[in-house]
Amino acid sequence: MNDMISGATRNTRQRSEVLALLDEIADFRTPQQLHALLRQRGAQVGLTTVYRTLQLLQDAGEVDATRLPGGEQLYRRCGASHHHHLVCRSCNATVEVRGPAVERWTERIAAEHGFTDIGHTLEIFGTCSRCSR
Amino acid sequence: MNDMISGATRNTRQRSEVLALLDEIADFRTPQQLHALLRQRGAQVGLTTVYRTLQLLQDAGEVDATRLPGGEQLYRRCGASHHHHLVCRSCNATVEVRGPAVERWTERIAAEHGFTDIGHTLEIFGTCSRCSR
DNA sequence: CTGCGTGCAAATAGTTTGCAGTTCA
DNA sequence: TGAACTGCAAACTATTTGCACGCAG
Repeated sequence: MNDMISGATRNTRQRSEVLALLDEIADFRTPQQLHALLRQRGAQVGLTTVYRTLQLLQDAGEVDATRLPGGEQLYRRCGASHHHHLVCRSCNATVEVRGPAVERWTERIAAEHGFTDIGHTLEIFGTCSRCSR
Repeated sequence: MNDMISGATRNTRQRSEVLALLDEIADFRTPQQLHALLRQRGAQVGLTTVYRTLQLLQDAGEVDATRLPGGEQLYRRCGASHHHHLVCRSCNATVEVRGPAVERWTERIAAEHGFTDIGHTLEIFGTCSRCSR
């Protein structure tokens, strides 16, 4: 029964819809994509509200945020385990990869330089076997 | 004598000014900042030209590009070898880090999935010691 | 000469904000 | 009831593009 965002926030239909969608997807999407998906499924939510809700969720630590090489924001429900993507340059096929070693490496490097509150982005690009033939 | 960008490019005053500034600075700046600096020193260069020149330089491998968590592009005259960045979320201080282990790891993972022609992006964000106080 | 380069102005793209009306607690 | 929320439209920011003119080679 707890669809709510923790804190002094109100439990509105719109927010529930955004959260429900994020739970279903579990993968990175732009606010615009999320908004489009919501409309497709008939949910009546404004783009502005999607942005504001994602902002709230991020502040509350409920979602992860990254950025595309092109600069757009990407959000994803977090809590599910952290992973990265291996993406094909020509067909966009995506493989999820996990790299505990890399996570540890980034933590260590950052700590060595006195940085705290560490996060990172890692994307791998290549040509998949089907496309390289 | 070789202020020029390699390739079929022309050696104009504007391009020389941009390159000269980049050489002086050696640290990450946004196109807007670079443009402002050029005007301050009396160089007559349009913002458009700064953007276009940076694009060219990036294609030519003469500059490094990253992105602020806020989304803006950052450019810097580039050191040759491949490296990644550890960037402070609040003051944008940047540390170059090298990670042979990560390079190898990405190669291996990608190869395991049948991908070829591999490249990757890795950025580490955190709060530097000065800002976390 | 010839066409790449330049810079203004206008167009884009993504995101944020003002504000009047709506809704949850 | 009343503060928080919503959504439209307009504002904003960073970046790109159209186009007429200018300059390098």
